[in-house]
Amino acid sequence: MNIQHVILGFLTEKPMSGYDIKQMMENSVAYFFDASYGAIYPALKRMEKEAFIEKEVVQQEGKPNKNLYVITNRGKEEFLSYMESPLNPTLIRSDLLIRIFFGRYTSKENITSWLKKEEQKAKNQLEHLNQINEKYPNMDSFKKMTLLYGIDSAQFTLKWIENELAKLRKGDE
Amino acid sequence: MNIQHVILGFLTEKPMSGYDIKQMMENSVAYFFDASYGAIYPALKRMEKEAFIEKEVVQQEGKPNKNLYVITNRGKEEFLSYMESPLNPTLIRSDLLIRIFFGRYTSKENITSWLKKEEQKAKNQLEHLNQINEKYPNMDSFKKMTLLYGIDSAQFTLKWIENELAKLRKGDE
DNA sequence: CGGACCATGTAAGTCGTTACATGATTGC
DNA sequence: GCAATCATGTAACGACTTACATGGTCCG
Repeated sequence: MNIQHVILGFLTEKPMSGYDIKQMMENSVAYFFDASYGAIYPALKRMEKEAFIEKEVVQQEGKPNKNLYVITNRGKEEFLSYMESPLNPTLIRSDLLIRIFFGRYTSKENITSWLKKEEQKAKNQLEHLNQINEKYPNMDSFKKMTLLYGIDSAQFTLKWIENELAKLRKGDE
Repeated sequence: MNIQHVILGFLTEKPMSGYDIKQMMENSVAYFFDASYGAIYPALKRMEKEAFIEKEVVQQEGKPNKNLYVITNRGKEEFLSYMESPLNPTLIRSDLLIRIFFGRYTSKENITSWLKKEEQKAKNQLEHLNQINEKYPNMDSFKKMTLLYGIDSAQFTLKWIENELAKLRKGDE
């Protein structure tokens, strides 16, 4: 899986611009797949060359022009073929856990502050996902499935952090 | 954070070879930080040039020679400075969740098989971490903290998968 | 005798990030 | 007037992964 497949997935649902795609990702898959504009725009160009998608320039009032991309039949085939290809393993890279792993080489204050930062992030994440859940009640069952995973895992993370923070405070007594 | 910092962390604890480092990672941080030999060996060379580490060739009987790397004071400083630097966000890239997100474009059989594969992985992971936990009772509290996180999160994943598999089976009735 | 483990390394290619560059409009 | 939002794009660089290359020992 790479960014091309994810973009093709979104364009299968409806035509979008690079900007739209980025917004869409932020509101849906960002917590398990993230991409920057520097990755999205070149990918769209590549895919246009390969005839997976077609560009349509849309004039807008009071806003810059927009490059709307429409998926072609070739693009749909490519996407469906990805959906049949072997599953790739999940990639995780956590600076927080690496630092805790080597925690004896730093101060308790540092560890506490890292945990608190992560706690805040998890809280924001949870709030964000709950809002999405309320705002779009007609999501299909698969999108709902990943959304609920996001909510549950944010809650799991939150509980873990709170528990560890409590342990660290106990160690101070 | 990059591979250099993680290697310096391990070498702070004791001298090791590239091969040792890879084994060590597999038994400790692999579920939140992974690295291939193709990343480890070049990193060791770079760090030797930068005088963060020093090489010591060790003759072995019945085994190939080993390049044991020892951390220098400069290397220790570099590592400690990393431990004081701003925390980087966690990176997650899940092919499974992307495919479920776009699940309406594939078959239930596919989704079920992906979930079962992931279930098996989580079970193996859980068993592996439990073995590590029993095998090394004298881990410092920080290493134990990350290990228990690994165990808890594997259990969380497992429960989620089992729940989703049950839902999919219900949908068949 | 074959597979697993021990052990090191390189080269080509992939895939991405960050920073830079530009510029209009809307709302406070 | 300033920040945020809308909108697109490139260039330099970083940081890997995969595949290739090599070869010895141990165990069943």
